[in-house]
Amino acid sequence: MKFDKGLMAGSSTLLLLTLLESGDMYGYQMIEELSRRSNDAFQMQEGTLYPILHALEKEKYLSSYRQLAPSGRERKYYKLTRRGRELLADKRTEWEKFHRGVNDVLRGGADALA
Amino acid sequence: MKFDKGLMAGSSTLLLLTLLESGDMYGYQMIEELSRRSNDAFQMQEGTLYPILHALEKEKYLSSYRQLAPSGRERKYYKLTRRGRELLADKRTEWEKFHRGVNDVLRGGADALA
DNA sequence: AAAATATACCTTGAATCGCTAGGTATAGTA
DNA sequence: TACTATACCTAGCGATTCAAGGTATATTTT
Repeated sequence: MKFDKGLMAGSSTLLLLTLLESGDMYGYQMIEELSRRSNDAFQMQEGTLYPILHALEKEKYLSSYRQLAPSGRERKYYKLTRRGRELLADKRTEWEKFHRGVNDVLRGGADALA
Repeated sequence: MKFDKGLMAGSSTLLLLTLLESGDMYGYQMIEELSRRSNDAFQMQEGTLYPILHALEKEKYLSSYRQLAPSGRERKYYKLTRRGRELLADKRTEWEKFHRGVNDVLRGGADALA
């Protein structure tokens, strides 16, 4: 299909990077934020989230640091790197194209009446 | 993530069923039509297409028949069944939800300014 | 006429990705 | 004390895409 490999992954990554654009977050928080911002449309599973975060950090799209919460619990925060912001921009463009492509087809093709 | 399993597959199936809504088509033709209607955004591979068509037919979402082209070549046409139209409706709804969810997140969440 | 390309169908195998299902540990609540 | 919520993690399954191959016929080029 082109669009890199895997669209779901493309979307998951896009979504997570987007969250981090508005500030550093820890994994568990991202799941909640994603649900909230999507009006409960997305409930990402931990088994989906953590491997993606680890892969993104390994590729230097994210960096992480540990921080103690007021509660006393330790949390692992993730932060967008420069590279990460570039990836986010690419993923956004990719999503726009994909999204437009699907909608064009659903509307009956490029030459369909508006 | 919910949304059935796999979004790409969800999209591929949605796209193919949508094509067949406007008339019976054979596989090779679907690839061309998909490309045309999406303004060349989508170039589905044969290795992606045929297994999907076979699976959809097996599940009675599609039926097929062979027909000779004027050229003399034989083509295998696929036709939407009643079940297939229902599946299409479901997939469309699913896409709308997903698409809205992603855009909500990209715009900064449900409570972002319009 | 021969060779190359386009049409048209198909399958196998590698790679990728999400999810289920498990695990660990700590803080708060019943 | 036990249960739930928070917070992190991983292994393995299933599903899917694509590259790469195969077969065969029609058309175009050389």
